[in-house]
Amino acid sequence: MESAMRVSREQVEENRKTLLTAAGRLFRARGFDAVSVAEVMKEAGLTHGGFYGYFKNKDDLIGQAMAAVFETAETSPQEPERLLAQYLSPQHRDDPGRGCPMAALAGETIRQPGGVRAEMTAGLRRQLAALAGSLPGADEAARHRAAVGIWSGMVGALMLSRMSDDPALSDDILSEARAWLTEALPEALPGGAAQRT
Amino acid sequence: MESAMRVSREQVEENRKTLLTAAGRLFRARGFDAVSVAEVMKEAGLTHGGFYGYFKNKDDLIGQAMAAVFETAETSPQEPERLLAQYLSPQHRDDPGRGCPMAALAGETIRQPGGVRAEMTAGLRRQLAALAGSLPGADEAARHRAAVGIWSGMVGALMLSRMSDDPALSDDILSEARAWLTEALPEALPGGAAQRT
DNA sequence: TGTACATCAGTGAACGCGCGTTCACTGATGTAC
DNA sequence: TGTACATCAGTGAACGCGCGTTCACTGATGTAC
Repeated sequence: MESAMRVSREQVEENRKTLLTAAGRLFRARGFDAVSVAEVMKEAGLTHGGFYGYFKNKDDLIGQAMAAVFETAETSPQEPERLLAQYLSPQHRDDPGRGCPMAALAGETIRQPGGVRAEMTAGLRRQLAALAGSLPGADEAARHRAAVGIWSGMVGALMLSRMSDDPALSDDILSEARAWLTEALPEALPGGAAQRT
Repeated sequence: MESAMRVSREQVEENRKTLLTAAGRLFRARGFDAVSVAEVMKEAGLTHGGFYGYFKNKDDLIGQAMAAVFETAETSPQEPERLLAQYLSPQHRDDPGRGCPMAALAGETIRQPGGVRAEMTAGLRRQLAALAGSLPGADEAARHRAAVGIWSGMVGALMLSRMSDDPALSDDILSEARAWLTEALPEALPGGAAQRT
């Protein structure tokens, strides 16, 4: 309890991973400001003073934690229907700590220092590219447009369903958005889209 | 400077309005937590101590400010194309303080006390009803579904464009989402939609 | 309309609190021989 | 392999700061006559 002091280098690396994982979860669940440095350290069984042996400051932790979240995220390509079903599920809505970092933190990211915003922007770019790649159709511009439209709808619907007080409205937003976006999917066929700019 | 003390009842009502307007703008621009009670009071030319003559506490201010924002918001029905053009404009993106409260504060609203969440949920419900009412098509369920899909896409696109580091990506998201949602609009015709549930 | 007094909007010092960050210290780990 | 010492991961008290909230006080407003 009162003394443990120095620890092996393997333990240090394990602690670093634990800290980043815990930070990623806590930030998504409660926001950047509401999670204290001391709370993150506690998750690794450490006291707050040791924090600055691991990170330059709290902003550094935020940046590294978000980078780790995007690295861990499955970038494995999957069918759009499957992605929609998972993303717009009650399970995802009810567990933001393990869910999409953009839906959880986009609003606060605007006011975050450059490094954090850059991490989130990179994550967004990768997500749009992966989604565009998973859509049918030969027209690259049309697939990009559809990816932007569908991803925006997914993030917006998840945020609004989380915001809603009323469980019935919250469920309704999830299922209606999912149905709407699923209907929109076949649009991205070799011929159709992208007449306007 | 050092003394002004008591003030007429008309002045009190004017101060109340000034406080609610300033709070609505500051909260949307910087988030609930980052705006201090003292800062809101300063906008009305008052000192922090007088705050509790106007509001029960900060949560009370937040609730009343959000209610005022929704009341002031133009509920006048407008054409979906026009709404899309205004909502997904660089002007709206660059001025969150005067913009959509959901896009600015949905993420933080989840952690806010009941009254605040109820205000935001009521605003969401009104917005969905207004949008559904402005869409073409006789099938009420299809118009509701389209309203959920379109509104989710609008809120998500605005948030992601604000989150983006890179101005080019930010502009791209706005214009692509607008084009995508505009293309999706004619879908809501008397015949087509809503085969699945 | 004028005066005397009660009301109360606003002031500013003070409070307790939690935060991010610093730092002198401790003692097990890792290394040199 | 065993010993002697330097390194440094972790501790916990302390700091300055800004916050929400309280409160004794002030003096112009509003009212009773």
